Amino acid sequence: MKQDKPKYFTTAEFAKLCKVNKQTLIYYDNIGLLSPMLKNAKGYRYYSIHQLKLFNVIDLFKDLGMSLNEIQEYTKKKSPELFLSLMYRQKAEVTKRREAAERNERILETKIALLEQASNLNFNEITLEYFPESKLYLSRDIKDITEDNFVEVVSDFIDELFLNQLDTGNPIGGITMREEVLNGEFTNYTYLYMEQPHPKGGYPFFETVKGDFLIGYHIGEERTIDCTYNRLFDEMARLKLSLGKYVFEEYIYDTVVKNREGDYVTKIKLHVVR
Amino acid sequence: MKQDKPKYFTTAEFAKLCKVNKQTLIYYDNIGLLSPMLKNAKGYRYYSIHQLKLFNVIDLFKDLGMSLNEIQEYTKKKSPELFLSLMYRQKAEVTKRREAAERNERILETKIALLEQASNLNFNEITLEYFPESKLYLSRDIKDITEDNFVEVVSDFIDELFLNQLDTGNPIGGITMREEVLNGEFTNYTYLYMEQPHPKGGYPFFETVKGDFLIGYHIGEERTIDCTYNRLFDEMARLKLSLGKYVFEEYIYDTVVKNREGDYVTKIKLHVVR
DNA sequence: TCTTGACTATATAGTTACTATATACACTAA
DNA sequence: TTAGTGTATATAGTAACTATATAGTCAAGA
Repeated sequence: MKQDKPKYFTTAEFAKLCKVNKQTLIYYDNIGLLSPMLKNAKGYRYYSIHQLKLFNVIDLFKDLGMSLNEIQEYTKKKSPELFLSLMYRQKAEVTKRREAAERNERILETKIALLEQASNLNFNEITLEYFPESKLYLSRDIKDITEDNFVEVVSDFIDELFLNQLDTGNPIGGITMREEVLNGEFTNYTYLYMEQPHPKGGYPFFETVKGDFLIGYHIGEERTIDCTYNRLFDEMARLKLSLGKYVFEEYIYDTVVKNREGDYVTKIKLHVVR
Repeated sequence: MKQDKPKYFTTAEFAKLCKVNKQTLIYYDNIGLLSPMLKNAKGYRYYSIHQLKLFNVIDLFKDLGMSLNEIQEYTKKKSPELFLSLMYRQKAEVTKRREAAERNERILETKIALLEQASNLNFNEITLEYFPESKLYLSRDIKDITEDNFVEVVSDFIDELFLNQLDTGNPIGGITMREEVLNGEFTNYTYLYMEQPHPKGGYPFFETVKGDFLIGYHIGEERTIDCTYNRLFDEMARLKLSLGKYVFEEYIYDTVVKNREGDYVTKIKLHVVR
């Protein structure tokens, strides 16, 4: 352009640049967060291209979780030092976000794989499968714990998984020892666990024995889980096997996926030996 | 626990597990999105551990940008296929998010570096600096364009940078050709540009010549930019240099950072030869 | 048995950051 | 001069919480 007149953007044009609703800019003007460079006699707003930078900064700080009020506070006492420190905070935040996304990609891969497997399952069938050893992250010992304490332990265990980034996308399970199972105390878990396919350094893990496992599924309430255990015991006897050291129980993603109300599925893995 | 009574969580306990406000769960119950497993005669809510999975799914879908209404729609017509397809969508979304975070890390590094440099600058000084060649992504030719069209070009250029992920965090600049500058048409840019330190494949880039550049800063309105150009020309004459092929103008991050109202800073880079 | 303190509930109002709508005025091109 | 597209203001509505006021519940200690 040959002329030296500064080039201004109308509200609609500037909104397009900022990729927001026109009303949003009017709102920002009203609360005094970002006002146009000039207003003509008729009240028409005109924004300068320089103001895009200011908008982008507002957007950035919003992304940092700051409220519009806090951002306005900033604009009142802005300084290069403060701005730079907020940029460093934003950098750290974005890095955290990238790392979270990376973890979530792994978690979703696991969950998708589990779902694909689950869709080919017949929940009425009992199968014998071989498993190699695997690493489990355990809760504290909860054998013979009271109901109130159990609620607390579950809560703590889930918090721990979250805080230490040990949620791998696998289901939470419970380990019951041979003795309890033989006593009929099927839900007297000794530990809660989550499988760790790629164990993270710096944490203690429990290594399961490799071997054969008899697998069955219990559908419905926990109260009636003994029926399913008895079916598993019958099959174990038929195959001339005896109970090994541990039993694993896992909650299967199911009511979330299928339309049968209240029917939760529990996977039971009995360690068996010849 | 030896007893077989199912273990339930109160609203507060379950809210802690879900890491949300207690009121949020009551809200979800009221809108029928997630109701407790059972309510006693006094109206006390009791949640089962199994419902945590449902909550997590709601949280996941919310993260996907679904409204609570849409999530409720899903729970009515849920199927393993639909669920799996949403999980794949979530996976794609998280990957997109990771990639965006990676780009933003680069952008923030650039911006932080620019800011650190800017804080050591004296805007009144004119300096002579050597620059190696660099790659620029250009707008379409905008020489002699009208003011209305300029607005459109800026808008399109910013959209292009965004869509093609070519925003490197460097400032947007304008290139003016030797002829226009010598005619005093300082803001008759031929192209807008953004520097690309790591040029992305598949796009055309403009390669600047390496060489010496005379650098000055203009503070304030664009109308008076000729003063700054004249100061630069004087210095050029003093150093017995003559104007090269291009002049670069860049908008510097400044009013955003410092507390002087309306004073935008423009960096002017004159290509000079002996 | 009574009281205190920590819980539970419902109902409703308030919040943030928009977003939509209704109405009126302004500019531009045919 | 009139239609069609802009602009403006004022105000109401929205989603998804979140806070507050009021009242009932319950277990432990005096």
